[in-house]
Amino acid sequence: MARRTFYITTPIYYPNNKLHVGHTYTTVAADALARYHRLRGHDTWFLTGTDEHGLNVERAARHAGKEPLEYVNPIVDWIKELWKTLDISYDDFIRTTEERHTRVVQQIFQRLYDQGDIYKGVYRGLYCANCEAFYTESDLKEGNICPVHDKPVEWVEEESYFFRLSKYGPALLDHIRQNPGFVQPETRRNEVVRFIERGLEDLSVSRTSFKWGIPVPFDPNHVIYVWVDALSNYITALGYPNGELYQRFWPADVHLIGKDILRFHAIIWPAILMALGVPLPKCVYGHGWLLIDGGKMSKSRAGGQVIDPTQLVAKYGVDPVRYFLLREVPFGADGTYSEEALVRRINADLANDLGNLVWRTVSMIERFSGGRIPEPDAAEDDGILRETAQRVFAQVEQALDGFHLDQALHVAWDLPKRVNKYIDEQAPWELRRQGRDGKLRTVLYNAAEAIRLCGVLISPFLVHTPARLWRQLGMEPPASLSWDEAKAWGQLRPGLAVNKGEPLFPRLDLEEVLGGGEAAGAAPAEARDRGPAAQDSPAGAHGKGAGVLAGQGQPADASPAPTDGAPPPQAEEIDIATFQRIDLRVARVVAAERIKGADRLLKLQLDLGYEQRQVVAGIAQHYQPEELVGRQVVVVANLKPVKLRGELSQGMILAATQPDGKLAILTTEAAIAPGSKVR
RNA sequence: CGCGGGGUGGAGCAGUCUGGUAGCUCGUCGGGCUCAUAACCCGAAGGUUGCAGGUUCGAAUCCUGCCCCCGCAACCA
Repeated sequence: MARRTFYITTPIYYPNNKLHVGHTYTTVAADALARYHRLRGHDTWFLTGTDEHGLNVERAARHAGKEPLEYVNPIVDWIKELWKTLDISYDDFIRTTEERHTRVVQQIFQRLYDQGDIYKGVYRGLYCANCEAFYTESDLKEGNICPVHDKPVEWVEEESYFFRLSKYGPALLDHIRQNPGFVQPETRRNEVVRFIERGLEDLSVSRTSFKWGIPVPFDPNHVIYVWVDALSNYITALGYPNGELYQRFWPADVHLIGKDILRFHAIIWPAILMALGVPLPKCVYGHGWLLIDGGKMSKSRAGGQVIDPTQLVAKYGVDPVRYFLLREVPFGADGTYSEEALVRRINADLANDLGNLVWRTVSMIERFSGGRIPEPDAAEDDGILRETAQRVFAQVEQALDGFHLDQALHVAWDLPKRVNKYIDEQAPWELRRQGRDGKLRTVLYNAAEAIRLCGVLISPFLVHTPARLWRQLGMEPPASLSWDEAKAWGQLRPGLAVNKGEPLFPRLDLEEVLGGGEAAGAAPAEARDRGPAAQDSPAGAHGKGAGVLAGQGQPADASPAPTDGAPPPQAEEIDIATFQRIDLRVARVVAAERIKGADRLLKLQLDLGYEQRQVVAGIAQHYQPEELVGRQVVVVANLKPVKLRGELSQGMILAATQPDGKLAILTTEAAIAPGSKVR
């Protein structure tokens, strides 16, 4: 009988910026699952990689004065390095620029075209030259008027290839209904179903507006857009259509993704596969996000920890960071990240429950058993720990089979907790005093053996700890570990000499670690950045799709520190003449009101001295209309007027924004006449 | 009436489908123990389960209405 296989993937990440905890979260989770299945003896394949095409890379490269590939290479190296520090055990790393990928993507595109699932279409009449953008009819005002410029849009035709996504809606719904496990967790499935039920539109799958991509084989003016390009990595990496790996591992057991890219994986990708006649992956699991705590405490204590995974690991170590990521947040739901929570986790679970358990047990073996694992006496054994271990293993397996990583760790900890309790109940020091040698030996052996099993239990999650733990018990860590064999009770050999060494995890002083004062050199703004930022769906050609596979739209820093490969956080240099073309004026707010139906917009009446005008500003979430009246603002006076939510806006007021979204308008230091020029 | 999710002791969550003593982790307080990393063990305090109705012998759980929060979509010139 063939061995059970397990194929797991992460999204492929977009290397136009560096990765952060969010990407790390996805990848560490995938790694834990992969490790678990390997331990179970399953034939396992774990794929990750990078999505390297698209306008964003093209631009960033141009900005850096490099060829796209030349630009991307060091970033990819950095990503691989990051996975190495986190001990990510991927089996393959695919880059969409590799020939094994591009060639097959072209074949796929060609085939879909040949069979009529991709057709050449055109955008018509919906182009506004001023916006440089296409509109759908529903976007336009009556009479095909551009909603922005209030001018008729042009009937421009631009060709693009389309994938018949609409055709696959019913089949997708059917599939989801018959395979409830296909989209998980359940709330994500609801989302997808509702979305499909509203009807799918055909999908534009090529671009002519940039060049950095895989050419459409039969029409080199077009480049294959991200959908077909990036999503296909999951099969091209296996050597689709005939590769041995493909035969062996497809369909994937799970595509692990962040919830932001759910639709692409739960709708577009399956539709493409259906069109190809390829079986669908068994599960698309959209986990939640790690949100960054808004940071009340950050001012006083946490000063400014940076959520750069590399730094986190440097400070706390790989295993604690991995443990925290997997344990803290219910997998699937959103959770909050804070360094304080991390430290608490490390202390409570790793240092206290587990580390201290090993330490106290080894100490007792040293003192009460001459430093050697004692021989148990079967007659004295109540079997409690053995039973607990057996139960825990079963529950951990169950949790992991359902991808509930946090629960798996939660129940796993029942074992060390029970051993701690057992020691207190049995009180070996008391047994010693009473001279009950047989019982003492049995209790110590049971504790040690249960600890050995703890090492097995945590092996999917923590990479370095199991071996350290076993060494303390005097064992030589097995070269290759089999979960099913190792979980049987009673394998610890009596007579082994324990090695006390160092505690597994030192207890951290919360104040000291976090407070420490100023968190020197850290970037406070980044730390408090909150919520999913824009990283993954940049505008532009890779457009809605850019980070399509980028994993989660985690709090990327909106103001990235300059890094070697990445462009500096500045716009291009201009001369003074260019600057002077911008007419900045002081204005006084005469009136302000909300705009109905818009969450962010305020309609302001401004006194510019020489005239009054109306400006619409996106600051409704930061200012009440009343509090603005009478205040001085700085306005771009010669900006082309536009309509927003039907309201005319003749200019723009200046405001500064912070990465966490906090916003403050610019004003003048002293009262100055409205209309005064700002230079 | 745009789509989806959520409101449960101080914090974070489970329980809701399949009504029946409200559970877990952390924190707090008290006690125990001394093998241990001020750790571990035991116990306690603390909840009108967002609000208002309804169904029922009985509602966190089912129904109706409302309020609030978070994502997505639209709107940030």
